[in-house]
Amino acid sequence: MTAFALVDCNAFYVSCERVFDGSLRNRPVIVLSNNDGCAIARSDEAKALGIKMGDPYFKLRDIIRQHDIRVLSSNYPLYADLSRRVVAALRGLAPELEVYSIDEVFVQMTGLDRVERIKLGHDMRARVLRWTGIPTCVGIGPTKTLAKAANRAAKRLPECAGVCDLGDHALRAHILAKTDVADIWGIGPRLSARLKAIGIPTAADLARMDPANARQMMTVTGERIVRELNGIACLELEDAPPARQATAVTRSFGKPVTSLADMEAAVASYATRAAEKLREHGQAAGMLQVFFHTSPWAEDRSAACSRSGTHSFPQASSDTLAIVAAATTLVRKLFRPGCRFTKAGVMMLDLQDVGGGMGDLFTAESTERRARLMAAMDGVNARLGRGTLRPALTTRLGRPAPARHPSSSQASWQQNQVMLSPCYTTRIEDLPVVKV
DNA sequence: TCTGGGGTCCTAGGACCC
DNA sequence: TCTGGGGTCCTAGGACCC
Repeated sequence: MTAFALVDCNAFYVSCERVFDGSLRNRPVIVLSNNDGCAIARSDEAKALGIKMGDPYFKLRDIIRQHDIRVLSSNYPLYADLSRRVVAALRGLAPELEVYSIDEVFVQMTGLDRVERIKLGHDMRARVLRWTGIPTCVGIGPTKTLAKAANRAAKRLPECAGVCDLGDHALRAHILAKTDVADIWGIGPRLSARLKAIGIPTAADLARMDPANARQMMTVTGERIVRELNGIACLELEDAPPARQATAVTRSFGKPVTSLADMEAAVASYATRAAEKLREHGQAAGMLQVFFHTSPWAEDRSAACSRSGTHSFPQASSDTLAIVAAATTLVRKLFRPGCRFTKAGVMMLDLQDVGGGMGDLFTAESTERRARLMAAMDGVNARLGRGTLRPALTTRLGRPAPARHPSSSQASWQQNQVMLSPCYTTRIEDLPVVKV
């Protein structure tokens, strides 16, 4: 019989901020998405006030003032660093694990009996809390889908003390009967609405669905969910994550972009970051896609504009200069004056591993020189901060473009991050100071 | 006025081939 | 008048995840 545990950090981003700022404890706190757009992490106190995942910030202004809610911009370098520390804390207790997301880890528990599983669950919670200050809950079940459901129960039921094991059939039936079908892993808003319409409102009802019907309605992924809810494992622990198939850098603008020059500058900066990400993963891209569009929320749909285009590289590339050149060429081709663009992105597709480095015979020398240039750029930027060295934009004549922004950090398209906390663990000047 | 970013998988349908 | 069948590849779109 298989068994999996899911260790999930409680309100992860809020918990990360609380580790370093004690004034955030025991009070409502929310963390906003990029561009300070909407709430993506809420403390228990904020959840109790009715703030939902994804609520737009501008609609929360009143409730924030009324209840003195603390609001923070998201600080990904901090969260990524604490996430690594959480995994390191778990690894000693549970060597077979899968890092599923920034705040979730699946752990292999096959072979342990119920008492051993629950003890390991409590040990993992205690160690992560002691080593990192991050509170977690542990859900355990014979399949990943049931471990997910168990985790949800562990978070909600005080009698679980943070650990819930759904190996027991009676307990499982009881919990699933009380679980909304929309709260099952893999059932989103669309599918849950359709399921409820045909008389399947709870997870227990979904578990009783005929797998063939589930497949017809929800493709093979739906059939898998039904089987997993019945304790038949269809998903394995993926301890070695497969190579990425695509990587993207996309951003909403701080203010709408209406000029070609601003769009070029924004897309060039995303392309620069995308190329860095490729090199970090030892990959090169065969194709690049650039897109930008106006606000999907605007009332006047006649002003809507969405543009995208692709460029194929003759040889897969992770070269910043080549990628920025291709991206800005696409921008010039796709741009439409008169539109208020609110978001743009660069996607790297058709990715290939370049670890072995199979250079083509005739360009080997120049690609080798380019690779050394990229390595030097990455080294400087790692030491002195992202964006210290970046390509200058050129005009169509190939000359450097005149500087338009006195300081690039002032560009209007750049994102709002008004309430950013310090990078306590990843920037030397942001280290907390202890006074004794 | 103001609504994130970065991924995955699955399927249908069209283009193309022999 | 009557005009096949089966395979692959690619893309777009839809759904989901955190």
